Amino acid sequence: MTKLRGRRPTIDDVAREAGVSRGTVSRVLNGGHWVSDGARVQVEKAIKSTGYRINPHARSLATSRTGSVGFLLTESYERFFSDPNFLQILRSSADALAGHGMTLVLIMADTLDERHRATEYLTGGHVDGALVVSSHRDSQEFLAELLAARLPVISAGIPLGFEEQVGYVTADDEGGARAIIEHLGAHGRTRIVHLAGPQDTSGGTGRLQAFRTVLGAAYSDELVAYGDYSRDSGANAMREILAREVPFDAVFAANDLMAAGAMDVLAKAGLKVPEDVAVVGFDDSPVAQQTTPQLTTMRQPFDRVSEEMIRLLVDEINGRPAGRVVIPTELVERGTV
Amino acid sequence: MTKLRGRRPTIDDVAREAGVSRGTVSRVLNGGHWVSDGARVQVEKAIKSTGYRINPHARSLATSRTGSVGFLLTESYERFFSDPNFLQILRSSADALAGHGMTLVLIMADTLDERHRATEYLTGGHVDGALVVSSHRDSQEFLAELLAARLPVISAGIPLGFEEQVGYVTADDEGGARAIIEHLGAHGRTRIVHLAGPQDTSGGTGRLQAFRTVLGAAYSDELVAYGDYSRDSGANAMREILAREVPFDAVFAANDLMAAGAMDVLAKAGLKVPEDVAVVGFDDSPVAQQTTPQLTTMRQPFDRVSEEMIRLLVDEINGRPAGRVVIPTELVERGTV
DNA sequence: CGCGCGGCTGAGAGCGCTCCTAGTCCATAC
DNA sequence: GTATGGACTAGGAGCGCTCTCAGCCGCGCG
Repeated sequence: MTKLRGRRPTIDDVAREAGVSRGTVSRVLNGGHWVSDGARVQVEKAIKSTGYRINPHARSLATSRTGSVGFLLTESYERFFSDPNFLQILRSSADALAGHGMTLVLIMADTLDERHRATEYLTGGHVDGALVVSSHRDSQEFLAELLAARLPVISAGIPLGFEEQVGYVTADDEGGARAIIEHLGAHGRTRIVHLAGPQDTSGGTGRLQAFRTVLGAAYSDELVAYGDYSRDSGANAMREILAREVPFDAVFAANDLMAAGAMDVLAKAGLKVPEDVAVVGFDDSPVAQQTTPQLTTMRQPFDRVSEEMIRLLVDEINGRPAGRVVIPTELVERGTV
Repeated sequence: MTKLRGRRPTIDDVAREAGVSRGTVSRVLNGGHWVSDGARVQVEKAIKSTGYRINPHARSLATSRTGSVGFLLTESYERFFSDPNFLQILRSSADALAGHGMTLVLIMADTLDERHRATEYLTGGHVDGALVVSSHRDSQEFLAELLAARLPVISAGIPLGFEEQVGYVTADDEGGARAIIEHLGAHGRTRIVHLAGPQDTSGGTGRLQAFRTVLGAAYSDELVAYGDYSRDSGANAMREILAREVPFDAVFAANDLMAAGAMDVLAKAGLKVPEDVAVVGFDDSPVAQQTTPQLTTMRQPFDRVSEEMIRLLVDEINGRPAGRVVIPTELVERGTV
């Protein structure tokens, strides 16, 4: 035991206590390669007895790595945190990062003020990289500034306007949409309408795009109504379609929440699901199991999305060029065909 | 212009460019005292031309300050971020901190896993201090660990179980509750029931406590039903009271959301507000203006709470012992008496 | 016996900043 | 002329790490 006079123990204290050099302690701290068993044991003992904690700033200064990455909250927090998809991405990203010995810190970036501060913070060297989840188009300059500062950034969903410059991970929106339409076709449903999602997100555009493509000549603007992924907007879109009096036997909603809203409206209109109208959602979020009947939907594997995002981000932090990953979706058949 | 060969410019590059010494640049960076105008101008010019950004880790290493404080999210994020009170505290804390040149970082601390990571992060020297908002009792060990590591912590609301060890800022729950009851009395309402908030938060206990004290001998357990601050819980509590068939002419709800829930129930029961029953809430949150009639309530000045929290936290970071601040509430008279 | 080599260790330099101290310079006072 | 002191500056030391590299040791091989 050496005297520390109230200061926090340093690596030198540990080295002295263990009877080895600073370098050896450092080696133990960083994976323990090239260290004899005896030395390692001594060092570990000394770490415990001194209560040593690594000083992250000294380490960061030496390595020019911080070991943390920012998670940008670029949307109304209320919306963000009430969306189970986001929450799942958030949690599994934190898990995946922990697996790399890194930490996730949430960065507020909703208002203009906050974005300024966030930019300062992120480009100032506080984090090794950043994760962006909202892909709304209005975050343009913000993203641009981060890129200009050469901060590694990975996006969940295709970052519209930055497809070329930012690595991303996305579920296969087009493939999933196509599969839904084929599935409906296999059940004899051919007059399908689409409740589209917001067109400034890649999910919204991708699913609509696939809808148009697969329908081909049968496509008409009449078959589409737009919403913003919320339940209410799904209900409104459904009402709009009903008011148009186009004949249809199936509804493909851009996400589960909108599908649920549509089902509310269908029920009120006296239409039976799935007898009169089939309904299919997207995401497989919790709400899909709360509708009656339970919703058939296309699952987005968000845990895999997070894992891949972290993999890409770590790659990019390590100087390997960012990739683009598309993850297949999976049909979950329940009661709405 | 000096060559940097791709590395980030350092303070030495700036000094060379400006024709002054490193120390002078540092002084400009830290407030600019003891620097001649000429030197300052040169330095500022050099900072621009080199694109210099301070390296936070070098600075932290030298000062053993990080310039950032953690904001602990110790509740279900969904609940947290849908509560306008929390959001306001969050935003105004960030503002107040920015005024001190510091940054707020959000730290996830809901699940057990997250709390472990959070503890590591916070006590590892990544932040200068932390803000805790939820005061639910189950965060006990968590708080204890932070204190054990001598991390400066300030709580919003009285941290039950840690009143002695943690500085805090709270609105005057007891005074506010007392004022509400007096206000009702002044309007001739004397048979008051209380829809109490969660009893593991200081707001919940404080307001109930005041209710008991003021009523004195008139108090009876029959006059109280409990909720958890949510609108639904307010409705349930109201139903409970109605079922008991105790006579009452006024409802004092622990917060506005519960008051709104109670008003829903009263309306369905055919009771008119305020003619048959007066209703008073607490907080003055947005919902208070959305009820019909608009809700009379006791405003909690959350912006002042945040300001004071930051002041206390900065004090404590600077080695001055943490204080305790109680902020008066303010009656907002609207249409429910 | 000398040499090379794998396995391990320790010393020194350096990361980019702030803090401190000695020192310069100039104006004013005596 | 020197002394005094206020306004500033230069540069060394140090914050606590990591990284590189030379060096040591013991062993097997030619």
